[in-house]
Amino acid sequence: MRILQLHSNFIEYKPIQKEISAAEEAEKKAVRLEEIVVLFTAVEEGDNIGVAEKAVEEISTFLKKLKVNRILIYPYAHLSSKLAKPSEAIKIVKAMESFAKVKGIETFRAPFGWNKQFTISIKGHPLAEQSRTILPSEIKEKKEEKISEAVKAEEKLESFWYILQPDGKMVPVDDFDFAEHENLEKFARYEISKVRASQQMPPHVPLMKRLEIADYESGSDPGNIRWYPKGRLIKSLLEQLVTAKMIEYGAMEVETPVMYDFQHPSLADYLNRFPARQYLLKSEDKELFLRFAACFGQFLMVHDTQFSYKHMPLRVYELTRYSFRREKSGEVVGLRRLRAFTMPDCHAFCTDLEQAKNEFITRFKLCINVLKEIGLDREDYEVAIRFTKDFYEQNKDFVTSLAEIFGRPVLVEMWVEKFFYFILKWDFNFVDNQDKAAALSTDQIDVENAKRYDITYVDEKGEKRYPLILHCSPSGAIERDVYALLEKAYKEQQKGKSPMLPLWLSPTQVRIVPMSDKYLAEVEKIAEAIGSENIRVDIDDRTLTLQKRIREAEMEWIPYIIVVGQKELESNRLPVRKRKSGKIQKMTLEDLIGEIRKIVEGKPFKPLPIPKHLSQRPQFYG
RNA sequence: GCCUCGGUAGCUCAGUCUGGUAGAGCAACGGCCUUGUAAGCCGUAGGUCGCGGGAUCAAGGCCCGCCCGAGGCUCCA
Repeated sequence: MRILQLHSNFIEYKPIQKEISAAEEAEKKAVRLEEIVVLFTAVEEGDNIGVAEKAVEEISTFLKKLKVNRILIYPYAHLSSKLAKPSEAIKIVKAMESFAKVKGIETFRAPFGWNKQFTISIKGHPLAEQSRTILPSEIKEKKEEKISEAVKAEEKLESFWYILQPDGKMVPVDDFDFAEHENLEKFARYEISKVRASQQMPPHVPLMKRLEIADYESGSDPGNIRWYPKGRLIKSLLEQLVTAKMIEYGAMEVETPVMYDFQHPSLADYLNRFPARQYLLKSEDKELFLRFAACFGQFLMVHDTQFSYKHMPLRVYELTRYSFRREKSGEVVGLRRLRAFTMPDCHAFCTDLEQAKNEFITRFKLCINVLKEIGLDREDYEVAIRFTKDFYEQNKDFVTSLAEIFGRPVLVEMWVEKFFYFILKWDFNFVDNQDKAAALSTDQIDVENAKRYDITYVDEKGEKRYPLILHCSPSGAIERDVYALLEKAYKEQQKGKSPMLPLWLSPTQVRIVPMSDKYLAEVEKIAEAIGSENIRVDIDDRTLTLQKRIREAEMEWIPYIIVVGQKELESNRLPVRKRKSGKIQKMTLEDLIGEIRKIVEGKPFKPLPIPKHLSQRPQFYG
């Protein structure tokens, strides 16, 4: 930072015209200030808040010598040839202003980004004219991080916690009897006191590796995951299911860019209201960030969209592959918390609070259904509802109706003030084997962003109005759904049951094990018959013992295993080893196909993405 | 991000304390076995001991820095 510091009798300046698009708003009016120290200031590349503070510190010492306590911060680019970006410079200039005010200095500031004309009269004493250069200190620069205002605000956030019962009674968490709500207690403790018992690795991590679903990729950044064919299949099916449900609900699927310009005015402002850390990207002279949700793209799109109350609620949906959040390294674990993840994100633009509330209920039910279809029942997760005190007091019945629909007590977090851009949100939380909670589905009522992005609709009277925006992820991150399914399977195993994935997600649904290669040709025909019914079937044609092949099929969590030998070919009845019951049941081929078709009815299907014959199959892990 | 622990064959791990020739099981590959519902037998091959630097005659082991993972702290819109 370079400052030309002039002790003046007076300065008179007048903004003439905006020089850059990022310029501040200002009146084209002459300003005259007397007996003042004028600071012509150029913010240079690499300057940060620390520099602003240091500058004010130095100036303040100097002001005392001069016995003056008035300054004018006058943005003046011509002092440096390596200027900071305007958006950065304006922040630092503003920071200087507030630091100075805090120090009790009477502070004025000329608008940033304007051509200004000025007249100045400088005192003649030896200290009247000074030039100073302030550089960022090395250590501070390294530690300095782009943390949004929301992240900082959150640190100061004060919450009050309750349990809301389906009958509408709200009990402070400490007074609630958790006897029959063990998971809710774990979730509440996790949210509030952050106590956790676990000493073990998250069980889904060895599982995701051993089942050849996914693995860490050390060649990338932490939290960027590698998906093997079976994992890709599972993830892809989940993506298809969620998308199908959203289209059925009436959402319009779109696709938007993964990276955005840091300088864009709406975006920069929004970044500061969203508590997430970003990946930054430099491309030529542009600074970009990777999206952490679909909000940006959808809002920019809807900003340019013509719509009226007749089209509302207007529902826009995108499956973001990926969304990026640079979570703190200590937080990134397995598939629970990633830095790059696939998130379905659906916004509904609503005319007023009444419509928003109706839509909110529709989506609440929709999300319960989406999780159920995925394989997560109501018993598998806990609900949190979070709101401002004002909202609750004006909408008690509405809030209660959510708990009523869910049918079990829910955790409530109440804020005295609005810290975020929303007034109400809920989230469904999976409690895992380490007693840690992870949010899946969520929805919120946003009261700020329509204005920020200048999104308007036309009402009955033909007037432009700002809609309310609902932000919903119907399933939460897809990776997190896989995490929840694996953790759920592990829980089942702890209870003595055979762990498994839902049938529609099992990579191999039916495995046929021929007694020996004599029966291969016949087995191919059976596999053909099953496969033609959109059932994923494979054949263990390896020359291993039968027992070994059964064991491996069981370890792969295959739902149906059929051994075929002489007897089967003669009898026409297949001994089907069912994982779910743990029993071998004799069935005809038609019965087996019928049973599977019934269980997976209405679910997406994709063929097996690996060789049908196990002898042809590579091993990705272990 | 901080503290603690860990990283040795594709996988799971021993060896590190006390420096002195790189180990096992599983998997892979070759062969035998042609099997009746959760591990058949024999053999072969497989290693920059996470990466970089240092002290030492000598480092997987000791010291320093970094990367990756786990637990805790913090955080989780």
